[in-house]
Order: sequence, then structure tokens, then C-alpha cells
Amino acid sequence: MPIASVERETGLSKDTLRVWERRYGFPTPERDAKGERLYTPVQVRRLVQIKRLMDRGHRPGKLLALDEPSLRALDDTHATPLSAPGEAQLDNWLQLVKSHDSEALQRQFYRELAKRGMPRFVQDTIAPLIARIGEAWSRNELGIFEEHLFSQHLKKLFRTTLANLPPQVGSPRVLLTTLSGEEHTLGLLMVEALLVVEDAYPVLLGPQTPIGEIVRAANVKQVDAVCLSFSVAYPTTLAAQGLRDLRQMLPGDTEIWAGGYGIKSIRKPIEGVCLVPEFQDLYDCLARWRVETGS
Amino acid sequence: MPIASVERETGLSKDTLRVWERRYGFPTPERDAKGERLYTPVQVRRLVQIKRLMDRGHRPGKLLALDEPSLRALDDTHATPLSAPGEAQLDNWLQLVKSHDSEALQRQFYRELAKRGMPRFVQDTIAPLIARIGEAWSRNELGIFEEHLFSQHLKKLFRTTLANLPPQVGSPRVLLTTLSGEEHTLGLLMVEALLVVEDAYPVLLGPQTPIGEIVRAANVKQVDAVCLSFSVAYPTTLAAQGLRDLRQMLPGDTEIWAGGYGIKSIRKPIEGVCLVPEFQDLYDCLARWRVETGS
DNA sequence: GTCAACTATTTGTCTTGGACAATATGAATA
DNA sequence: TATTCATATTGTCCAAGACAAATAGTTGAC
Repeated sequence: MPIASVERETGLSKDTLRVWERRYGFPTPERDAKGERLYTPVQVRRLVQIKRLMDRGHRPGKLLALDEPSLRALDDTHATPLSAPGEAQLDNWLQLVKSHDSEALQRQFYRELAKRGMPRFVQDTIAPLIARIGEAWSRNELGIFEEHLFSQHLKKLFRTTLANLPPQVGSPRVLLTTLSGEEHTLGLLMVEALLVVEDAYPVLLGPQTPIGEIVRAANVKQVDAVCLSFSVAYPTTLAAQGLRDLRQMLPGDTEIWAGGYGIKSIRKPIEGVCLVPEFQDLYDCLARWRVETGS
Repeated sequence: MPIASVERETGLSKDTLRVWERRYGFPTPERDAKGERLYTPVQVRRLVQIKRLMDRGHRPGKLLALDEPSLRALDDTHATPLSAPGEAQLDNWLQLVKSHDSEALQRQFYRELAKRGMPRFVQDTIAPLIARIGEAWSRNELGIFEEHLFSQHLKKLFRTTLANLPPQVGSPRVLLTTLSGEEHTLGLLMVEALLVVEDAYPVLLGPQTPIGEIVRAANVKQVDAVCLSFSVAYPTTLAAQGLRDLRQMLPGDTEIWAGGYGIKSIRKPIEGVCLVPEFQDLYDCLARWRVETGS
């Protein structure tokens, strides 16, 4: 697998991959006739594993020095998030995803949503489940196929639920999208659902909007805030740079909310940007806006 | 604006930007104290324009030699598609998209769907409209923002319509997805809608599934055919290669249907792959399958 | 023991200029 | 009008060096 594919698969830039090879001696891919790097599937899997551990706060220097068993051990360290209430149920769902039982999964989703209501459903059920699926994926317990299937069912659920809600007229008006290069839309749908039931007015724009277009959309649609979603795979520096660029081009009275696992690794707060690592924090943003504008 | 931001905004890689500067002398950005490139907004705008013309088939070498007025003139070249008979309605819709009138657009869509029925709606209304919007975009008459908004409304329409249909049990079972690198899902949704009303059983998998995973999914879900969608942007050679790879890995009795504007430029038929350039051809595939299997 | 400030180390991104293969163009031929 | 072949174009990759932002580790004051 050539370096460009590895970049796409792992989210590690070509520069990073090359500098790791130079500094740490891993990965040392084969070379083709042209002298270009060819990574083995084993190396790619290990890189993905390392990336996941990095997202959890570990440093590359340490991780790259470890051997396979140590890595796995480290992975298992976090593998058992102390069984929170309803943990058994999560395992149950994970099993459904693994066994491709679409119908059962769909049924269970609808039941759970009806039972707990949208806010609790999103925060206590779906968010942890997505995290668990990500872990399971990194441990190679399920594949992209299962993840896609899960994703589709969830999108379907949100779409149909949202379609049955009355037309929106609330405030604040919030533009939902992602920056170029970030193609995950599940986060946007979840935020849309939360905003709707909180009587806000979300404007869903879909993924991968260039910053100039976001600014134009915010202007045309007269939104009070722009909400961006970042997945773990999105490089932290790109996210930070993009947020700074956007802040500069957007009118000062338009807020910027940035959410998703991808921004958890941003340490330094960005001037004029509200970081929303957890769904709970979204409510704080919303409440603050309503207090500040007196609506 | 640093080079990483320009890459994100224009979709031109850092390597490409640097090599253009070296070869054609444009763009020649300022440098900061660190000696790193800083592009001006004017340069970025021009790069976006150049990229757009490239997508229309022009070559970089020519475009980068042109000055500002010549570029603009070239932009206007394709500016006037003669309005064919019965296109008044299309122009009408295009106007709605341009004016960001979400509510009116949504209303019109639902009315048209109810009036004409799903097959005619997809073939006679939506497919031409998508083509027109693509043209308008390449002529810079509307932006990515408008295109995203249109796309979202259409997705919403299909989702809600499909959600209200009874559970599917028909045949053939068809897996719907795209290859890695192809992220457009509208085509998949339209095919899903057509298949549902034709009493087939579509399994929507979402975009960008690696070939190995497609094979696994086809096996697990026991589908009779795999249907792939390609947009104009997808490189023809990649599409052809991908289809050949897939054909080799998939069981012989599983059909492959390939559709979308992206496959219209494939000249040579591919052994064991059914090319479906128009929606009409999908019905032929379906009918043929039903005759051959006697169901 | 806790917190702040300072120094050292780690780490990702950017730099240059050269190389090469895949693709597109254009000319010559069947 | 098609095919084939030579030529030109063009994007991606490579190497090794440099630098600043972020993080870790250390010291000192309270």
C-alpha cells in the first residue's frame, strides 16, 4: 500500500510517516521498483492502533518504541471503561452490529429513542456506542462494512425522526457543516437532533464546505452561530488552523462552536471559538447564547 | 494564508502548489519571517478559478500562462446553454436553488414527486436538474454552498419518502455503495428509491467502501447484485480498474451494475460488469435479471 | 505538598530541487 | 475515420535539514 493510501487510511500525514521512519525506525516499509514506500497491511494496522492511542493522549515517541504485545496491552488498558450503568446494553448492541442484524438493530434504536428521549438517547446511548465501535474497530473485531451499516441505520433513524418534527422557527439559528477533508456527518445529524428539540433552528449544510462558502452561507442564512464537527481522524493542527481562518473571516457577532472527538486534543483555547468536546457542553453554549442575547 | 490552508480551500496539494510555483511562476506567494509561503486572498481566489476550469477539462499549463482577463473570458465561454424545450421548469428550479429559498424548494419537490411518481420524478426532473446545477456551478453561477443545500434537501426528501414505505422483502437483493474516493451519495439514494418501488431489496451501505469489504458485505448480506455509483469527478481509469478488481473477487453469480455520469466515458465494456449510464438502463438490468433467474 | 516559572526535549510541518511514471497531446499510419 | 507511436505535460514522491509550537521535567517559592 503506497504512502498516499496510508495517509488516507490512518490520518497520519506523509511528512509524519517519513519523519517517523527517519527518527524512530518505524515503520520501515518495503520499496517498489521506483524506490517508493510500500507499506504492509500489518504496518498499517499497527499505525492505526498507534494513532488511536495517540488520540487518547499517549506520545508517539513512547508508542513507536513499544513492540506488538506492549501495544496490545496498552490498548486493553482502556478497553474496559468501568462498567457504567447500562454497560451490558452497550455490549448487546455491539453484538448486534457485529452480527449484521439490521432489522433488530433498527428496532432497538427506535425503542430506545422512544424510551429515553432524544437528548438522553444521543448522549447516553449513541455517543458511547460510537466510541465502543471505534475501539472494536481498532481491535479489528469488526470491519468497515459493519461500521458503514451501523452508520446508515443511525442516519436513517435521525432523518426519519427529524422529518416528523414540526417546521423549525426557533433561535438561535445554527449552521451545521464540516471543513474540507472531514466527511463524517453523523455528528452533524446528532447535533441537529439535539438543537431541534431544544427549539433552536439548525441549518444542515452537509460535509466539506470551504471556509469562504461557510462565510457566505452564514451571511445568506443569517445564522447566529456556525457549528463544526471534527472526527478523531481529522488532524488537530488543521482543525485549529481552520477555526482560526474561519474566525477571521466571519463577522464578530457570529459564534463558532467546534465539536467532536477531533477537537479534544486542542489544548490552547482559540480566541472567539467555543470548543464543545462533549454533547453536554453544547447545552452550555446554547444557554450562554440565550442569556447573552436575552432571548 | 499558509500553504496548508490553501490546500484545504482549493483542493490542490501542497506538492502541486510548490511545483507550479517552480515551473510556471505562479503563484509566487510572500514569505513570512520563517521563510514559509503566505498566499494572498487574490492568489487563492485565482487558484480556485483555475481549479474549476481544470475540472472542466482545461490543462494547468495553459491556464497558468493566462492573465486575469483571459481567465475570466474562458470562464464565460460555456456561459450560455441554449434552453431546450420544456426547460422552463428546470430554469425555475435552478432559480430557487440560486436564491436559497429552502422552504419553496422543499415544497416544490414534494409536489412534483406526488404529481409524477418516483420513477418519472427521478428520471425527468431530478437527473436533469442535477446536470444543470453541475453546469451552473462550473460557470460560477452558484457556489458550493448552494449545491450543498440542494443536496441536503434532496437527501431529506428521499429519506422521508423511503421511511414511509413498507419494509422491503422483494428481489433481487442489491448492495448499494461507492468505491473509496467517491463520496457522492445522491445517486445511491435515487437508485434505492427506484429499486424500492420496483419491489427489489436494496441494501444501502454508504459511500467509500474498500473492495475487500464490498465482497464481504455481498457475502454476508447474500445479495444478487452490487450496484456502484460514479460521479463525473471520479477518474475513469480508477473506475475501470476498480470494477475489474471487484469482478475478480466477487462470486461469478453476483452481478455488478455500475452507474452514474462517471462511467459514460468508459469505452470498452468490462467482462461481467453491466454499465448503467442512464436510470432507464437500470430497468433493463432488473428485467434481465428477473428473466434469467425466473423470478 | 502545591503551584508557578524556567529549561530541555519532543514532534509535526515546511523547505529545496531532483526524479519518475502516468496521462494527455499530436503526428503519422493503416 | 480509427490505431499506434512518440513527445510533452503534470502530479506525486524522495531526501535531509530547519524551526517553532507543544509537552515534559526541574527548580524554587510559598
